[in-house]
Amino acid sequence: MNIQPLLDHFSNYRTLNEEESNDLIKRLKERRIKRKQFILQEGDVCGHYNFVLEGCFRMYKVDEKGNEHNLQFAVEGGWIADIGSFHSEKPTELYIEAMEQSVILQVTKADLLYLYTTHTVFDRIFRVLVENAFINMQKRVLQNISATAEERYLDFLKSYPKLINRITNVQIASFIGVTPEFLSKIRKEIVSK
Amino acid sequence: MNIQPLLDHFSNYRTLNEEESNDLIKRLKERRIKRKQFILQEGDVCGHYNFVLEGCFRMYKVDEKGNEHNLQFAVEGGWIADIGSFHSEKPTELYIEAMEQSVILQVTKADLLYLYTTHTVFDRIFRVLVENAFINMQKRVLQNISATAEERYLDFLKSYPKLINRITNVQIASFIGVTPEFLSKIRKEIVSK
DNA sequence: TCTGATTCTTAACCTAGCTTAAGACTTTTT
DNA sequence: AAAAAGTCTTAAGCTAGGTTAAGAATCAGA
Repeated sequence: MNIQPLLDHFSNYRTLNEEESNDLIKRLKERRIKRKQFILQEGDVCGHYNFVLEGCFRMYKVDEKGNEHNLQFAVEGGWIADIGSFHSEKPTELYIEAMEQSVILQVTKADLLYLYTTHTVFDRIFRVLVENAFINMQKRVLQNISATAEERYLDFLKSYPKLINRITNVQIASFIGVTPEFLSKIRKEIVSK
Repeated sequence: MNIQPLLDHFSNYRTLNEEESNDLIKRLKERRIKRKQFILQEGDVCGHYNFVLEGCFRMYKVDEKGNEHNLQFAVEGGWIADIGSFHSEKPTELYIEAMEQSVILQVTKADLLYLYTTHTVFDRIFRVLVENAFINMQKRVLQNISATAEERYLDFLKSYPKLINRITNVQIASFIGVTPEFLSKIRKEIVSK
């Protein structure tokens, strides 16, 4: 099991001592996920935090009309989970789907709570991780209520440069909240400027 | 200084022992804020987390056209701050304004970091607080990209029943991302149903 | 208690972004 | 290697929501 990327990721916040990292390793499970496979589907309770070692995921909602709305992407070094469902243990409305052949490290709620309680360093690390996720989400809300679709698209290109060659425009459109047809129009206008 | 509401608030997550709460109290500052007074303005670095003892605040952005966009409200028992600016120490784009005569407890970044480091219980409490804030913000993003203005308005009424008689429709419109004129139209349609 | 400011509503007109449809192209699956 | 599925684009017509303006009602401050 390749845990080094996760230790490196944590070391951005706090370096783990041997006991902490051994205890962490014991509670992680590596899983290989095929393209188009789901690690969470509507109605499930989200049972794991997932750390991406390889590959690419999206988390989305399907509305009553059957339209998909992308909430989050995750690639190598990122986390993905429905934190709401994970903590409330209520069924999720969301899907998490692998967009590429992927490898993840999973930790269950019981194990995560054990880690929080046993080693306070994990409270610290996850406090900071969630703070950063919150700051991003807040910025996105602000943008959704104040910026045009073109501005949202340009900001997406700037914010996620590594994703652009890895996902389709359909996925980007769904993330910024427009139809693929309208995104196509936006892209045409940008080029002609 | 009336610190009891804050201790009660924390006790939802973890009860503080005497040393922890004494150390906390020493680092809090009570402030009285007049209606229409700002505790944060564009260009400032957000230097405090603010806990509301009495009154009501809104945090908003002003766009290039001069339109205001409400990101968050806070009443008794709630927190308000630009967490992004607070942590990065970069100038904020946001304003935090008292909508009523208010009383808050403030903690500076240096004091909060001291508390995190000295008493790990604060890492725990704020991890959970920020998790909950993140879950709300994520729900709001989802709604912005998938729901109509009417759905957003009805959800606002359901989610913030205590705010409705305390703030104007102008403020609600700005929060859900529509003009006051259009909100007025929505309200008319709802009544006629 | 008065006055100016803000709120709420209505209405006419405007526009950003959606819908439907269709064709060319690329990618995936078999 | 062929078939099927998905992607990207264009275009015509439509609709949710914005803009401007104006009047009545309410509220806040002096």
